[in-house]
Amino acid sequence: MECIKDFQQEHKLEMRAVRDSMDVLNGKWKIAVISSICYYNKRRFSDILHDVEGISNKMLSKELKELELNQLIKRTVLDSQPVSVQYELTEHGLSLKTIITNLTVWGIEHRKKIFAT
Amino acid sequence: MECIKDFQQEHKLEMRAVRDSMDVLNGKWKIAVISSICYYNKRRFSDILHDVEGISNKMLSKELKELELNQLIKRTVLDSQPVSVQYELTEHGLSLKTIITNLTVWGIEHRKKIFAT
DNA sequence: CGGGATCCCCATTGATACTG
DNA sequence: CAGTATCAATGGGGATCCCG
Repeated sequence: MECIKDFQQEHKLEMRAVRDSMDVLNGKWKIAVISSICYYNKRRFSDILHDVEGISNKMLSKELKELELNQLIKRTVLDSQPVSVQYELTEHGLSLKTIITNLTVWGIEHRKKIFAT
Repeated sequence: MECIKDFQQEHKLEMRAVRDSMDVLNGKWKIAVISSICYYNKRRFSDILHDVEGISNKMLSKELKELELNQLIKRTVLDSQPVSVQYELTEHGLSLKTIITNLTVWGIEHRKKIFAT
């Protein structure tokens, strides 16, 4: 009896953790933006704009701002002419690398499966 | 030169793979729904409805339908009275378990970090 | 170049009620 | 219990222009 309760309690915590993650990673583009920065280590605004197919500059700007607020990325203004801005993952952001990698692997497998059908 | 091209080509493939994954997993609730089924192995409609806080039956129905179309979950009608429907992950859906686990772990860490700030 | 501001539409979602 | 149907609203996000 106690045991069943503990199970359920544990599942609730797990579900909450998943929700916490998704709260940060939600939005149509967030994962893609993080991937771009993650795979290139450092990436400029216009580069990401190009990497993430279909995103508008408004949305990119918004997503980057949110990611910065959540301390997943670091924004650096380079004093070049004209100005360029560089984004990189923070240590906390880097801890998402495993998830990005898993999503990449899974995406490849999924594509195979779809084309096989 | 060739080498740089290869790098970029590889990154493009990785980015596409991430997008492929997110195409399937998008939607406000999909990950949470999968988590519920994943953690309990088998789960009924009303159970998931209860697990995923805030979801409406309409949305749950819709998300489940999409997940079934993408062959991530299997739907089984039990001939009980009244009828109940059971959902479980397919083999392909089970391959998401790693991602769910990582999201759980990351969510826990993230929560710690937020409260520490 | 890297964004901010504005306008505006339609898809996503919620609420509610109904059915087998 | 497991959905469906219908209506309404909101805000996500595209397009465009502008600015430092």
